[in-house]
Amino acid sequence: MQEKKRVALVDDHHLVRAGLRALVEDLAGYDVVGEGADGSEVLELIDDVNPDVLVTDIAMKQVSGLDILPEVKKHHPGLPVILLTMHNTSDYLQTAIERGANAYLLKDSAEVELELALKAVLDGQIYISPKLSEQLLETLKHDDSKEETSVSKVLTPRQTEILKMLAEGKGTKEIAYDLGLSVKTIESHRSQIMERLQIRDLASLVRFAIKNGITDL
Amino acid sequence: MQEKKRVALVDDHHLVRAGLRALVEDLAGYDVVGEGADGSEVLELIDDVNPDVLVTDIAMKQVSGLDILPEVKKHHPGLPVILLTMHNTSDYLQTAIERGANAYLLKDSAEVELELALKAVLDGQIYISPKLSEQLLETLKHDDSKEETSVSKVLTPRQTEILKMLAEGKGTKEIAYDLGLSVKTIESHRSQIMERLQIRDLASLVRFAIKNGITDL
DNA sequence: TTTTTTTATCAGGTGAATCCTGATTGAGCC
DNA sequence: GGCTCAATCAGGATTCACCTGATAAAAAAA
Repeated sequence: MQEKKRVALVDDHHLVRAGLRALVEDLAGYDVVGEGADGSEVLELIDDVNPDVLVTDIAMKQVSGLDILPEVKKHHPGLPVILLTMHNTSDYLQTAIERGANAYLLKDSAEVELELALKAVLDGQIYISPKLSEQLLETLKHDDSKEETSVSKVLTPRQTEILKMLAEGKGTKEIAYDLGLSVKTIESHRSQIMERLQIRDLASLVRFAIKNGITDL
Repeated sequence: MQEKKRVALVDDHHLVRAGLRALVEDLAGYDVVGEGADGSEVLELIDDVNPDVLVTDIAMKQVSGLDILPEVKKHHPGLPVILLTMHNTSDYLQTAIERGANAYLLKDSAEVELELALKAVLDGQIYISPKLSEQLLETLKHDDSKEETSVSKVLTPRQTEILKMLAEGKGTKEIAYDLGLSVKTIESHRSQIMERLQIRDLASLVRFAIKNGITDL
């Protein structure tokens, strides 16, 4: 008989976690070898139990599943990660995929979906809840058109770069130093940016940058 | 052998429900005889499967567990109801008890708590998560109403007011005029604000204000 | 009640940032 | 070859932010 696959579970609700554990262990070919209650314990957990796949909730009180995803992938690039989400939105789906998630499941998916997801990621594939993949396509469409219009169409690459730095709190002097340019050049760009965006104050500039995903909150 | 107790489960997240089912069926003496995805199906479900105990989530999209509780109790006064909640607050606890709930569990309770709760309610007792009962007492003790955590604790009302204006893009001069104060006063407040928040640049100040709901995006 | 701390107000001076008005270079386009 | 635009920079005027104070009133502590 084939060796059972080792599954690690992370969810901050103990009861939910125990439920998932019972569920997984009822499947043929899987063993739950470790559990965690928070994103902060995940790396340790992985080192401890050496799982074949990690199943983690996204919304957790301390450190979310999304937050630790890059860390996990950094230390264990080959370890498949299945993300679970409460919400029926693809808000974090794109981020999740970018960060290397191998599956993205709704918590109200059918059990069979969990099994499919496990199978898929262990085969090196990516599994996404059908309900969500539809939404993802919509989002991508939307985003494309949005990106074209709001930022890239209006600002040059250099300006976008400098806007980002400004919104991150850097001063013209610091930016000049970072880019190896004159302060005057940065001031010029800054003025150009504000002119084009019809913005007169830094605060609005910061808000613009956040809204348009140039920097995050 | 004693007859197994019949359990009905209601939770709108299929995977969670399936997990709970697996969990309950791993316990000795219990069978899950029915499941529902929403509060609106509960009465029908009870009539169909005639359970000995009902386990239901509180937060559900359509009809919450709290909402159907009175209906259930009206038609089946003797049927014990165990409520599950995501949140670690006793917000609805009082309401739940008033409406006749027999147990109130956190979803991150230990498995053993579920078993204890099942046993308790079938014995005609009431079970409440220890974590919650503590909180309930606390809440009743000093009902200091609101959370004065993030902003109000750190900044004075005046400072908060000025922070808001700064984050909205107003300059010190404009704020001074609006408030009928000296520019120097505003500058002083501004410095104080930054000192207290350990922030050195306007951009971070704007982000702080947005994060803390002082101004919006 | 008296003392201390906090809040709210303001000033002067210095240095830094911003604004305005320019200029130059190179790339791409008709 | 002109034309536009992106990217780079300067000088000078102005404004702004920051530092070091100060004072009075309110609130909290003693």
